[in-house]
Amino acid sequence: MPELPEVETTRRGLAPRLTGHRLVAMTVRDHRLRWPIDAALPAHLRETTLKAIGRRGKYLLFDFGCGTMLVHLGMSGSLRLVDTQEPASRHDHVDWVFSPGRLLLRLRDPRRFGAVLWHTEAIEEHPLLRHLGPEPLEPGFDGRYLFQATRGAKASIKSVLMDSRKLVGVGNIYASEALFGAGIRPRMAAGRLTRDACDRLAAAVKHTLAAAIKAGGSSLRDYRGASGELGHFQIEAKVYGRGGAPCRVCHTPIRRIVQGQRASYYCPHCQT
DNA sequence: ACTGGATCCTGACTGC
DNA sequence: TGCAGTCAGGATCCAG
Repeated sequence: MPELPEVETTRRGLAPRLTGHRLVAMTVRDHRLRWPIDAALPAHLRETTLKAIGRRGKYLLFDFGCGTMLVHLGMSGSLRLVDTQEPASRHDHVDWVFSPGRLLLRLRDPRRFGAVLWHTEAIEEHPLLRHLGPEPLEPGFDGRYLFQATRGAKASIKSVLMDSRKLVGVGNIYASEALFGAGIRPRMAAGRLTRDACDRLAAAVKHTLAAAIKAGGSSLRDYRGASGELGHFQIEAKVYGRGGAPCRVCHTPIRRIVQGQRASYYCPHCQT
C-alpha cells in the first residue's frame, strides 16, 4: 500500500505515457470499492482528453478538463499500464483504454479499500481534499509548522504524522522510518516535542520520502511500478518490520509496539 | 475539539 | 497438507 512515494512514483510513470491521450473506453468489472464507482463515469469520460495527472497527498488527480477523476489506491491498490491483450485477473476491477496507441491502464485492488471518484467542481474543494494538511515535500511543511501544529496535542507523535489533516502522505511505514531518522520515539506526546525536535522530524520526513521517491517508491514489499516492474528495494528499512533485529546504527534490538492497532518500530537506544 | 477504536475486504504467512 | 489465527501499506466514522 502505497504511501506518498509509491503514489508519486505511479504518477510519474503514468503522466508521460497518458497525458494528451484521449480516453476511448472505460470498463468497470467491480464497482464495489470503498465507495461505489459512479455507473455514469464511463459515459462522462468517453472521448475526453487527459490534460494532466496531479497528486494531492495519496490521491491521484486525473484532469480531463471537464472534471477530475480521483483515484486512491487504499491499502492494496496499484495502477499499471498493461498490454491490451492481457486478460484481467480476479482483482483487476477497472480498465481505461486511451488512444492513440491503445494504451490500457488497469486498476488492481484486492482489498477494495481504494476509490475512483468523479468531481466536476474545483478539485481543491472536494470533501476528501478540503481538510488535508500540507504536502510534506513543499516549503509549507517545516519544523516551524510542525511545532505550531502540535502545540497542545496529547496524541502520540506517530499518530500525528499519520493524521492527514496535519500532514499528508505519511503512512505506517514511513512514520516509523522518519521517527527513527529524527531520534524520536513513536509514543512521545506530540505536544511535548521541542522546536528543535520538530526541526529534526520535519527534515527526517522530507528526507525519508524524497529518498523513497528517488529510489522509485520501492521500499514496499510487493510494490510494482507503472509498468509492473518490481520495486528496486534500494531503500532498506531502518526499523520497519525489523522487530528483534539489531539496530543498523547501534545493534540494540529493534522494538515492536502497537499503537492504534498499527505496528510501530523503534530503536530504544537511538530514539528517546 | 481531540482521541482512540471499530470498520470496510482479501491474501499471505505462521504455527499447530 | 490443512486449517485456524494473525497481520498487512488507509482513512472515515463514531462514541466517549
